[in-house]
Amino acid sequence: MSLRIMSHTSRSAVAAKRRTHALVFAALGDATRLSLVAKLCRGQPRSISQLTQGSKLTRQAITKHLRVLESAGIVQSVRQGRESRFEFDPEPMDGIKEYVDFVSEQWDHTLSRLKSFVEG
Amino acid sequence: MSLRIMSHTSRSAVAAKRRTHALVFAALGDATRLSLVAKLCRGQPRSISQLTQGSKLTRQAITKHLRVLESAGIVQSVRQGRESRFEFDPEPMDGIKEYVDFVSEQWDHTLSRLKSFVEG
DNA sequence: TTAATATGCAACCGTAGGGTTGCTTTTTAT
DNA sequence: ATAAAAAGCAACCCTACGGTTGCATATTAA
Repeated sequence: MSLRIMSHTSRSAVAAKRRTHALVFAALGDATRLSLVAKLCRGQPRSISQLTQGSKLTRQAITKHLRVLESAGIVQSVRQGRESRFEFDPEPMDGIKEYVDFVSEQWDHTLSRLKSFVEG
Repeated sequence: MSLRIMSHTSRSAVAAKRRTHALVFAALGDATRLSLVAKLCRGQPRSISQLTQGSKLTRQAITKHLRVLESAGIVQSVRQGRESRFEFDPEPMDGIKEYVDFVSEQWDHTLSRLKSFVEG
């Protein structure tokens, strides 16, 4: 639906969704965090110490990155004994997939409009 | 392909791809830039002044955002007379779509491994 | 030619982001 | 009971980011 027509979606709702998407995109906008996502999406929940193994960064740095991912909902943490285990959550990924698909779709429409304009 | 097996993909190539993806994600990690993308993916190329119309921000602020999008390849600018027109480029979007699909796929595999572990 | 339009360039400001070090607290192992 | 391991908390540093203002430059219109 177009923003200019806006039959039953409020302008602020669109803006809110944009902010949410921006949060998720921003959380993914760092190579270290992408590497963490890669580890977590392909296995069991892991502790902070485990996720720090093999990294050149400090445990505290990794912790900060994990908190950013958690704020975006990409990851969830559960305290278990003395360690807190982080688990991947696919929901935000699905959200941005929808967004990207939407943009591609809009672009396709734009291209076909342009094509018919040139032909007509 | 797994990083641990790594038959014909070098470790640095993976890291480079991660940096590229991170750049694109970071460029999309801002509500103002998402709004610019929304405008550009659904229409003709637009000038900076046009894209500033209706925004609460300064033309210079919008310009900076456009340059960020351009650095990530999401948008291309062509100087045309006294104005520079920005056009959407779908290629990076396709790239992150592939990435998101890959992560989802990995996650599905993880879930089915977990399921067969519980069952067996 | 003169005025208006569209952009570019550069300096500046405040704050958030990525990273570190140091210390405390909680939990587990010996 | 004590030591080691895992994590939390807080301060600090530096740089990048988002945004502004001010001025210079190029292009088009009158």
